[in-house]
Amino acid sequence: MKAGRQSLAELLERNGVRATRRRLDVLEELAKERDDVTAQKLWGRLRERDTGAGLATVYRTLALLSEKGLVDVLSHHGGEQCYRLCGDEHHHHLLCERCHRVVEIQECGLDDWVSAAAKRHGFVATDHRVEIVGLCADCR
Amino acid sequence: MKAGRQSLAELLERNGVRATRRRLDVLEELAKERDDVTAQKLWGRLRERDTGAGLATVYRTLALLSEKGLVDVLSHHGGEQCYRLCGDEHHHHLLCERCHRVVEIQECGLDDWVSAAAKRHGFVATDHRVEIVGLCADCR
DNA sequence: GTGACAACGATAACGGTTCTCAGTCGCATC
DNA sequence: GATGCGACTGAGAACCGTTATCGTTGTCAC
Repeated sequence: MKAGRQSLAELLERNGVRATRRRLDVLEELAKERDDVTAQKLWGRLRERDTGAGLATVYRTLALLSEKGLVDVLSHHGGEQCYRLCGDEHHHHLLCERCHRVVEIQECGLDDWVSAAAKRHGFVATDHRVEIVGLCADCR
Repeated sequence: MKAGRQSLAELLERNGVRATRRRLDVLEELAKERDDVTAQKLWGRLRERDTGAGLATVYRTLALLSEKGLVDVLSHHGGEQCYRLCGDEHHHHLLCERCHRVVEIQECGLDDWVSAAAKRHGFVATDHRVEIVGLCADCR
């Protein structure tokens, strides 16, 4: 998880994004977060570190990263969006209702269930999202 | 689906909510919607009908109804919340990416999968949400 | 070094939602 | 029906997360 600045830069380049200093700052800060963060919080952290990153840049960078599929955007706080660095394969989320910890579930295996459920209502499924809410090992 | 005002009033009372004129207006308008609506749109409809409902009341009523589990709150439009009158049993949503139609899936049957997935990461699942995105019969 | 263009920071603008407060309604009681 | 009281409501201001604007700065090819 302690991805060096170099490898983060490569990650960006690989996705056709210019690896500027600001983008690396944002990405690096994001990589430090175990859970999801709001744009505002992330900006706060960057200010603490005396990174002169502007709020607009944080939003721009997050939008760019999510467009490239490098970050997940979750909106369970009602209105406020949360961002999280994620793997780029299909996955779901497990989230702790007490401490708000977020864990990725890589194994899906729901494709059959999904397409069957969709078919039953005349739909053709193209994607699906699953969110499991519960208590993590530390909180239960 | 054409629930009469009387039965809507009973629905409210049954949930410990006073059935005022305004709340019935909102609920009635919500019952007419096939899909999910934003609070703003709903307010617009109510104004067209010359119902003098204020925007604040629409928000208050929607918050109340969602708290009582009578409406689902979906937030897939990024920031803007969508409301939808729903059955009060556990269910999931199927949504059309073209026309934004929303259909409830009553049959879940994922409980085993959910608790297994949660257990694998040390979690205990208390709830889960599934959203299937695809194309409905009319759009595909 | 120079030019072209992408990225950036500060801040204003925007838009959905919530708060405030004075007025009104619903209902129990007489 | 009149009265009283607390819950509810409407109008609009305030709030706050996000996006747009614009002048400046950084990046890269030449």
